[in-house]
Amino acid sequence: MSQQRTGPTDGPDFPDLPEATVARLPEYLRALHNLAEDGHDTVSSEGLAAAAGVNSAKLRKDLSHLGRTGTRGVGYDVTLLIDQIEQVLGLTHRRAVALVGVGNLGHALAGYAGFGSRGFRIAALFDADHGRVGEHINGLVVRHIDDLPEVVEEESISIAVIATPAHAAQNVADRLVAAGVTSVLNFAPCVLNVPEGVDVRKVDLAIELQILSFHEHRKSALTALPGRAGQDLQRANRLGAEAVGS
Amino acid sequence: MSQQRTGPTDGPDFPDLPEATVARLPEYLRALHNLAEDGHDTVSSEGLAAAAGVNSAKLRKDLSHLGRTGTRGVGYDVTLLIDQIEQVLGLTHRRAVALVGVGNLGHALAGYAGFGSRGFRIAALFDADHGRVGEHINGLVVRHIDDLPEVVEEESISIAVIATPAHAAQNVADRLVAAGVTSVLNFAPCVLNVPEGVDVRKVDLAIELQILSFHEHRKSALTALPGRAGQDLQRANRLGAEAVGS
DNA sequence: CGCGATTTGTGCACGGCTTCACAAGCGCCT
DNA sequence: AGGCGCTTGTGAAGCCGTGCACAAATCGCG
Repeated sequence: MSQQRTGPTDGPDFPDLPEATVARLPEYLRALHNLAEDGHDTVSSEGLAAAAGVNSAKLRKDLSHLGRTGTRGVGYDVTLLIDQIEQVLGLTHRRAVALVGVGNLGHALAGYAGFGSRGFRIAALFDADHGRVGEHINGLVVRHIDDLPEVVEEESISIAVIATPAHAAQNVADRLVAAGVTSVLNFAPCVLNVPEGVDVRKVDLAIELQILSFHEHRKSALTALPGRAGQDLQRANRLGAEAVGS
Repeated sequence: MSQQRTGPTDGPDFPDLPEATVARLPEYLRALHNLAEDGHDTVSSEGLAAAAGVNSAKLRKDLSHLGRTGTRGVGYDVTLLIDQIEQVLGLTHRRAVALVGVGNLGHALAGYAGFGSRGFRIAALFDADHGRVGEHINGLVVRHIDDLPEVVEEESISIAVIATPAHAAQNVADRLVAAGVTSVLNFAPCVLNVPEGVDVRKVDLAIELQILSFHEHRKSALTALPGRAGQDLQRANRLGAEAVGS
């Protein structure tokens, strides 16, 4: 995609990063951008770890996978590290994203500024409802889902977001895959079946709340216990209190 | 909160469930509701596992933590299992949730039907912008964030959703905690510092896309390799293709 | 030029989670 | 009543991720 990037000589693009590390790199990236805005040009692992809400040893181990990045006794060069992480995450160019389903949630996602500021460009909106086709949202016009193949081709879209009702999601996923999309972010509360080679990540808002509900339920059971035992158990739960990452 | 539920005699409400299991129970619950609607009254672990997109052995181990639930040779009783899981997750009564920040995303969340159908009730909306206070959304009126303590008290709210810009989130979190909220779902792209005993879960939409971007980047690097090697590597990645859970 | 302060990079051990494989249990059919 | 097929529940092994603790490396200062 980017200039010489696809050549066989530019080395393995870290195909062997631990998945847990990959999931944290974006967090580091965001923290680094904040630090850069505040004028820092170097950070210690301790400092960056605090800003990202993780253990400093974990952070160092994560970054060590990217090759030699920091300098001992000093820390990490902020802009250099930003470049490296963006390189690894494939954010050197702005990726085009398709959004399918312009309902309640889809509307909000279409207008979400966070995508634009962090490496993505919503390149097309789709809906199956002819009543919605043609509507303008945030400078984009909603197109019918039948137009998917052409638009995906034209805009070189490889990532799509599904924000449809659950009953429509599988069909949409099939059509996305058929059109050439190979990564899907699914907001519909259902399991998607996709062929090998296609990545799916799921965000289910109700599930997040239900997980919180469990902890809530457990906490209320504990506080109802007679003093000592309840407090000890509460104390034992401290570890889970911070950074319950998604 | 619920009737006799807080008594010391109703046993430990499974305080020792593995966190990974807790995160999957809501998924099972959703699949079970679908199965119930389709008229099934029993499911095998294999069938439920397929519907939830997980390994069947994992599912059995997860459910075994809830006590004796299935019958060998038959499977699991759907409605019974639904009751058990809802019991464990603390969903026997509808929990009241506060939503702070009625911007782009907040609007969508306020109208999201999935909360209501899965055990939650958006009980109050808040915003710091006086221009938005008083606005009606989905039958609720937006209140100013200064009213938080009273409303949290009145409505017995213990869970809150933060959908504010990042720079406001920490302040909102502090005020929520001060008002008595003990579980927070944070959509703002920042790290929240909260005292022990308060649970925070984070959903960062851009991070999800960035993780997909990494895999996308890696895939394109692989396909660019000369035939054999690239295909072998692609083949080696099949495992990661399905159910990349959040 | 050398020393000490500081911070990275990592070996190692530990714990949790996942997966396989199989024994135990249940219902049905003869 | 007895056997057979099916499905659960679980022991055990392996893998991944985490966090401690320390050696190696770098900078600044005298």
